[in-house]
Amino acid sequence: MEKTPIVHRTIREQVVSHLRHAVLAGELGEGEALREQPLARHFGVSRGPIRDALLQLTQEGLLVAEQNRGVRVRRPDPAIGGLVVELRRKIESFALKGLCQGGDEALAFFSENLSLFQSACRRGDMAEVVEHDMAFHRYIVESGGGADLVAVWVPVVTHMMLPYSRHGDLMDSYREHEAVVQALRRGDEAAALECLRANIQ
Amino acid sequence: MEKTPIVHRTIREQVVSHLRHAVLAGELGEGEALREQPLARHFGVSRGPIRDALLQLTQEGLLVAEQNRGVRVRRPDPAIGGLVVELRRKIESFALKGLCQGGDEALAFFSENLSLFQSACRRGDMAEVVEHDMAFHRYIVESGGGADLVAVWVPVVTHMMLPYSRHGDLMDSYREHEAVVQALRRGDEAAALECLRANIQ
DNA sequence: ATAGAATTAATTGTTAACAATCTGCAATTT
DNA sequence: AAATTGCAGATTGTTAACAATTAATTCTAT
Repeated sequence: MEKTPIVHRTIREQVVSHLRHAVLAGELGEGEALREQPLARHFGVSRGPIRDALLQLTQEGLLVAEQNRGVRVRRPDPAIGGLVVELRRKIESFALKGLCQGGDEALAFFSENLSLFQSACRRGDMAEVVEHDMAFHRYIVESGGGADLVAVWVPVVTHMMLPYSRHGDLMDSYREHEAVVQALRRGDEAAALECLRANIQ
Repeated sequence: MEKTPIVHRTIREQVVSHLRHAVLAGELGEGEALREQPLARHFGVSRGPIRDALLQLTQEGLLVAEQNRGVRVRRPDPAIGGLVVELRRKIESFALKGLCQGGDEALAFFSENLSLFQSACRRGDMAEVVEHDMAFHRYIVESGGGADLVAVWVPVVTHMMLPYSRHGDLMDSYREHEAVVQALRRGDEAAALECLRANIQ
């Protein structure tokens, strides 16, 4: 019998995921305050897991916390924008090289991801778009670099994704991902690296 | 009357600080489990702030969490060691350039920090050594790059500091810091960058 | 009227009890 | 004897009440 694992997602994880998408999709404005009690009511749970989720998102760099004054959506600092792009390119290029050493099981994931990404772009569903965009890059980092590299990558990519809603044509982003995957399909590592690099800006 | 603000450090912050130093000073072995209830007893508080602290240190990359199975001290992945060194050099070099644009108030901090660092090295107090070593670099990143850059830097430096206890002669590290500060004192930015770069490995 | 003190409301920080989950071991079955 | 099932203990996940802090408001004295 095939293994069909039951996923027990904790409340904190669900809240983290929901809030992250909400922020990246632009549903909450920059600097907007997130109060614990209203969030607890909204999700129908107690403040405990909400506190955990807010702390985690603060550590990721998506929110900023002031003592006894709650958390707010971070305003990204444009002064470090250029550096962050360089860092992310360095991390993901490293991971992509590692991924190319491995087998072809990655291509199956990318095919699935691309079709979901394209569909979300067409519908204009920002939360889904963000989800699959990040999943694409996260897969590269995790498969090619492992859990430790993901831990380093998350805060970097978070600082870049914050102004996601200001992105231009979503389909551009899709086509860039597609170009990376096509290069990987024909085994052209150098081209894949160049396409990935172009996608990160 | 001069403003003398009272600092209200939260229990979570105190526990985070204590545990971070304990791990980096090598008082807890790699892979060692940290249980909530014993920690709560040890610090004389309830499990709440302990949970918060463990979650924060997990996000920093110092610990790894498994669901319903607690947290353990992370074993750093040697495969990404080289990349992490490059990333940290890039971040701190960027920040040091920003710091050089500013005034000279940094030199006062560095003088104080150096003497504390030297004293801790002489006594062989690892927890203090780690504290002042990180404070030196953190000051550069925070003053030269701001809070956003610190958020990106923390996970990177954590992955490098983990095997801190394996460092060689502590005084070497002190002399490297001293060289950076001396270059800054005579306003030689290029030399300061080169010395800082040599200190990160 | 205005500056400062006291009060009150809103919010976060902390605690302790309760619920759910995991691990290892013993009893049971094949 | 080997494998499976059920149970007990330990550990984490969640909840709700309580304490401490902050910010705004009202009151008071000048």
